[in-house]
Amino acid sequence: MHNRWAMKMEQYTRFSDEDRRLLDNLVSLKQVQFGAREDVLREGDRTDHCHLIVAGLACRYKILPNGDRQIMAFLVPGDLCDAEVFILAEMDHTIGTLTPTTVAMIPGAVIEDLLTKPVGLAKALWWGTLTDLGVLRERIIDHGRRDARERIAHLLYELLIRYRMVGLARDDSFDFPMTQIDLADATGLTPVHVNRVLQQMREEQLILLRNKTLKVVAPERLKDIAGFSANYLHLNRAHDTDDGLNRRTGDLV
Amino acid sequence: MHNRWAMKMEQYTRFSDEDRRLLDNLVSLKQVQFGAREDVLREGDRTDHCHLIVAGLACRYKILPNGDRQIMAFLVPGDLCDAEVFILAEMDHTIGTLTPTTVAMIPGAVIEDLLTKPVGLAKALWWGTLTDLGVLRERIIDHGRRDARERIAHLLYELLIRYRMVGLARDDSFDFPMTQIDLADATGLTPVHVNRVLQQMREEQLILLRNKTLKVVAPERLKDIAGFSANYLHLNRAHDTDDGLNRRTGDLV
DNA sequence: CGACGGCTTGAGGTAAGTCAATCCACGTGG
DNA sequence: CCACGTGGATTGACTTACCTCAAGCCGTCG
Repeated sequence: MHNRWAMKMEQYTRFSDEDRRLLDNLVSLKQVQFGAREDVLREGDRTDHCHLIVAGLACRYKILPNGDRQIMAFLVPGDLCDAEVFILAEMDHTIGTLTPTTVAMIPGAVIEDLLTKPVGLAKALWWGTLTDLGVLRERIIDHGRRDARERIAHLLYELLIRYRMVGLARDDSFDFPMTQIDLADATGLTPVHVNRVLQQMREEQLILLRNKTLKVVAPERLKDIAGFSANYLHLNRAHDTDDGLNRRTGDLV
Repeated sequence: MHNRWAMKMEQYTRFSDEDRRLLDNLVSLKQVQFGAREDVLREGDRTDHCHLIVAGLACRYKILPNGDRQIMAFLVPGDLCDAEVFILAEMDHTIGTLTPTTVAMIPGAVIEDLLTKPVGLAKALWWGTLTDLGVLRERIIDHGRRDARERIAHLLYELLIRYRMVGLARDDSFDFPMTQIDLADATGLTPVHVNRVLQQMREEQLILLRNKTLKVVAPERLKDIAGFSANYLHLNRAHDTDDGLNRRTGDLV
């Protein structure tokens, strides 16, 4: 079993064996299992642990006064929910699972210690937070200036890249347990409209969506439709393709 | 002349005289003047300096393949454009001015030094970056689940709060040099539609917009319309009102 | 087998977009 | 000091992408 967290950060930097051991150790310290559709951390919560997605799928969301849910980001294995616990007093949004999910709990003090030490690991951790910023900015563009089709294409393509990063995409296909309602809440569209767009994408042989698995049949075409450019993910280690990943194997290096 | 940067960070923590002197010093090291509608930093640029808005108004934006511009955030005095230069290789978006703007250039190495030292200043700096994250998340909600009126209300109210924070709002009014086109590019709406919404807000005596100055006539009503909750700004120092600011004077403490 | 959650489909409605003309404030040069 | 040009604000008429409501379908699970 790989350490997806380390894999992800190795997009940015190469770790020493010692670093990797440390990371492995942190991940295995304490793990908690959540069911589908449970909250890991709620808006307003204070916690002294960092939460790392080990397996499964979660998201950041907020419920608005009128009851609408807006999903702001999906969290895939290797993603840290709250690297910043030790700086901000309380959560300003909720983290919830979509499927059964394993979460590693890492003492905030340990992370704080790593983050404030001028070593490679600290930079890699901050890189994670900063690419989150990039992803959010991209989502704003999605919502502001892309139509439904482009928006969904962008979301799907970004997920493909992120799953590849942590070795969870084989052959351009990956686990896709989210409902069309989840997708709607993430894209700011209606479930009905999401449905119609997905239908069209299937008809066009862009994607294959069956059994909770998404296969991107025509990644290049999807990427074009999305107007996707990977620079905001800051994958500076691998240069073999313009999205920073080896498309043949879905692997790095 | 106040140091808006320090003022902003003092929402989070209280500085020692020594810290404040250091910040003052950093701001005055080197300042550059930009005209209106000039780029400070372009997508793809590499720089070894951090850029801090001292006076004026700028924004983060991206131009899409089809020529559309999406403004992702406004940068007001006291905002840092790129605290993270020393981590990320290159800019993934552009920083441009809207009005003539004074920018302080701070050597990246100095910031890096501050950020990686386990002192209060480091936390305050990261707090800045993390609240940026919160602001972005809020903008996603804007675009995903709020209609034009709510979106504009939210943007205006947030600006009011942020201007108050740095002592640039008196009596609920502040400099408002942006055009309706800028506003449209930020909200993901059409200039025409922005115009109609603003008109309506004026008719309702919500706002007064004249001579490049915005006066929020009915802040509470605007806040309600926006569905605004300030928790995402993490203003933990001041507790006198629920948005963390003293509404009478627009000042803190 | 029935219930339930998620997917699909259709018909009609609306917020916001498009296009295009006009107006207005201002700055500039003759 | 006025004519002109330019960028922004405004207004109106028309279009459209996406929403709403509502029904039917399908797989799964108790």
